[in-house]
Amino acid sequence: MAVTYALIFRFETTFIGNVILVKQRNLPMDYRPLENEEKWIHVWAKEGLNKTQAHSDKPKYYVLEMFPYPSGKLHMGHVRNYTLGDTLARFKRMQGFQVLHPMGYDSLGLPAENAAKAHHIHPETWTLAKIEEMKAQQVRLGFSYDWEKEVVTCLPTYYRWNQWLFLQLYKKGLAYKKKAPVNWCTPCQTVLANEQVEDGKCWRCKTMVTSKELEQWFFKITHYADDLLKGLDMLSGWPEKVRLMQENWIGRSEGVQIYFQVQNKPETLTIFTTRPDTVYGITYMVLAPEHPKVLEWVKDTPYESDALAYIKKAKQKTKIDRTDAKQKKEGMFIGQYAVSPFTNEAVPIWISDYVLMDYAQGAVMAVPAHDARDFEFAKMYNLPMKIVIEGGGGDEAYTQPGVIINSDSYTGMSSLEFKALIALDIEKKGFGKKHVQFRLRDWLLSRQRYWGTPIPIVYCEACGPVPVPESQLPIELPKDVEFKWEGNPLDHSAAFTHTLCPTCGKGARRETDTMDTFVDSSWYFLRYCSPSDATQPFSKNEANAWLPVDQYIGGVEHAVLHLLYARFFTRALRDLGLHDVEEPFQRLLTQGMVIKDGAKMSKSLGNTVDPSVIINAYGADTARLFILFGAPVERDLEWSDTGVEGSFRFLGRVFRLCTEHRDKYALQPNKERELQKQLHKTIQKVTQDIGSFSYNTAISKLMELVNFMYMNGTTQQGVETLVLLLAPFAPFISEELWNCFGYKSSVHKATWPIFDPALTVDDVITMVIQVNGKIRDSLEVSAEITQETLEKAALESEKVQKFLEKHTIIKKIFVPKKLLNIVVKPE
RNA sequence: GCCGGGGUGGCGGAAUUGGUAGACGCGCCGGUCUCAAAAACCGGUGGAGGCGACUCCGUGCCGGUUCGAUUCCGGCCUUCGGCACCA
Repeated sequence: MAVTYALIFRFETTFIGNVILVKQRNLPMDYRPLENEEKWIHVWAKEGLNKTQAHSDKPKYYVLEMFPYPSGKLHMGHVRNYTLGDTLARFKRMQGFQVLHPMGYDSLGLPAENAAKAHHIHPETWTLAKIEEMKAQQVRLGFSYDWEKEVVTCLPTYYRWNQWLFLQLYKKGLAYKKKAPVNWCTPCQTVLANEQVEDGKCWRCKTMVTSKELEQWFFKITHYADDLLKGLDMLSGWPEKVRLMQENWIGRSEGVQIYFQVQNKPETLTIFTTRPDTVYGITYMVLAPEHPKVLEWVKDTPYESDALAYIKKAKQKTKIDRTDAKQKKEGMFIGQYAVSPFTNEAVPIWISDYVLMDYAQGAVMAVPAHDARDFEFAKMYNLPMKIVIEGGGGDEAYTQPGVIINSDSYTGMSSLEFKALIALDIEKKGFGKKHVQFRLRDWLLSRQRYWGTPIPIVYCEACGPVPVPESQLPIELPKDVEFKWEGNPLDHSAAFTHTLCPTCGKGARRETDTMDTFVDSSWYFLRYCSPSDATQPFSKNEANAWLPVDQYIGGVEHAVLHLLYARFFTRALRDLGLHDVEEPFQRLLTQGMVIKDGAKMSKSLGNTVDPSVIINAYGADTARLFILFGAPVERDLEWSDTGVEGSFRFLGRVFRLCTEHRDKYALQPNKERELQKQLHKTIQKVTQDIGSFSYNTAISKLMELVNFMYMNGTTQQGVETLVLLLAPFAPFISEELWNCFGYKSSVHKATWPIFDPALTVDDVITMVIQVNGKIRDSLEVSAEITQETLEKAALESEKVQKFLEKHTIIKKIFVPKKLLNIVVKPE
């Protein structure tokens, strides 16, 4: 950092022999962020500058950044996230909005528990200490959060409302328990969400995850599947990419359920298909190995023992293996036949693990000639194929539309027409019904972990599962828990597990599963509106007044998970009557990552840059400015040490321009008009660019203005406008300079400058003269010049004449304020 | 395999109702100041050719539309993400 410090303190070095003498130059007016920034933090706090204003007739604006997990130290990704939001919040305040800009901590979850195990420290002690560390850095960076709105999810004052909301959803049937196969990590003794499984391995201990049947709690997000999908259309302020990801995740498929009679059995087999136009091509059926009828149907057949072995094998496979399209398909015949209601033919029933039990009925009709998966399976086991659409019969399945063949009276129709017709006929004849199937699964919220919200359910021998009465909330996490055992510490706490049944009063056992921490983040943006309310999760009035979040900012990694869960919760809570909002986030910005040497910053790669090192060397304003200037907000930002110095240098230029001797930068004679034009153009550009998140070009415009002022001088009004425009980006230096100008009130309370469109217009412009589309000259002319006048001037230009010799002019194209193109051809 | 976003100087990036490609910053080169350096300030900087005025080439590749294409259309290449046996 030696180089850096030389920059900051501007050492003067003298060489005498080989002894280097270093002394600090006495430049009282120079830019010293490290001496000034801390001062303003205290002034702002004292004056309550960042407090949210009470409701008034001002329009509201809710700016929100995704709250962090408190690991203790901010990384550059956080700094970028919060800087983007803070700049917008400050801009909106200056524009006269009442702004809600809160921060909190998503503070339940595994790391704290792991720390507890490793360092023998209670998760709460660890977490609260980390929050303080992190908050100190956020304050130091000058983020204008209203700390009175802070929300900390690991406190009972917050998570009691998780429990309360769970109970409301439970009453409505939107929270339920069922046995389900889940990702289980044996060493960690807990289930893992899909996102915590990487390449089939536990992200923490790198052990292969297995599948296990467990009684688990789920939220019925599928109840809102269609609504969540339709709602995406309204989210024009969201990136197309995120909307598509959610659309794919929800996975709506229109099709038909068809019932097949099982030969010599009383039951029918129901399947779902999106291709009813291929029903005449069915040659066999496939069930998932876990299909509830398989055991019954294979019983007492010669296939029984093989089938049992196969089912066992399939169940041991992980979900990751199961759904890997690259693996070879395996399966077997189970000795039964299904009768096609269309042809009355009996086709064999097989089982195979390429059919998944948790999608639709866990059973498919196989049409190998027209489905790639069935084709592969049929080839392997030499199953017959029937071509029912013209074009089939090649070395792969023909899955395109076409002309229907071999399909009774339907032969000759187009498959698209037939698809609609057969669905109606199926319903008419009672063979089945139209059905919409979603890929979205219910949200598994159980976790076998201590550091989460206890699920408010009690198990009673006599009464079964009983919800805990609201009056008994919160169910707090016990403090006297040891973290020496494997598995969930709550299971070892007698004080916690032993309880009384709320219904019959007899001894009962408390649920020890805790909630997924995504529950916390699914409604925290509502809690910010009334964070200290002790009587309800949030005030309906406050929520209705502030929501939706006008601008949400965060990483794209939450595109499906958090952002989908939050949309679900918002709808569910609205339907509980708790507020009246449909979509929680009006506009969404997914920021790019901060990278170094072409890769994401990470400890394992050793390419991280610690924000506090940058702050301590250059100050918060420089860190903020570089992060905003370095790249467009949605793209990755490549970290550059020299780029940071460039930002620091710019702030130094601004500082000197505003503070050094007035006549040094006095406006040169006859430049008033030009300065006014520059100022108004800059106001226009910066205002527009902040509105469209083009922070990098807004800053470049400010740099141009500063360059102009260095060249032509400036006025007091000029530097004051500059400082106002800089304030959202670099709040400290702006405040310092504003104070130097003699203002007693904060620059952040000042009004955003307004531009006069008339003053941004150029009266003299450069017009380009082209010959056959190639630029041959450019002329400084009046902006109002007519085609006639310009043509005359152009034809007088020697540069142009050169290219007109021995040519005939065919036509002339005149674009006002842009160019004149003379089209010629050789004589 | 499917879906989506990118490819512009040495680098980060500007500019698209089609109209001066390379704003701004970094780096580099030169100048002023200095005994010297740093800092600061000023100037230059896409490539090739030419002493020069200038000329030609140039926005991933190939074609098309147009007076004119980084921008629009068709076909590729490449890269980064997401999803991936969902019937």
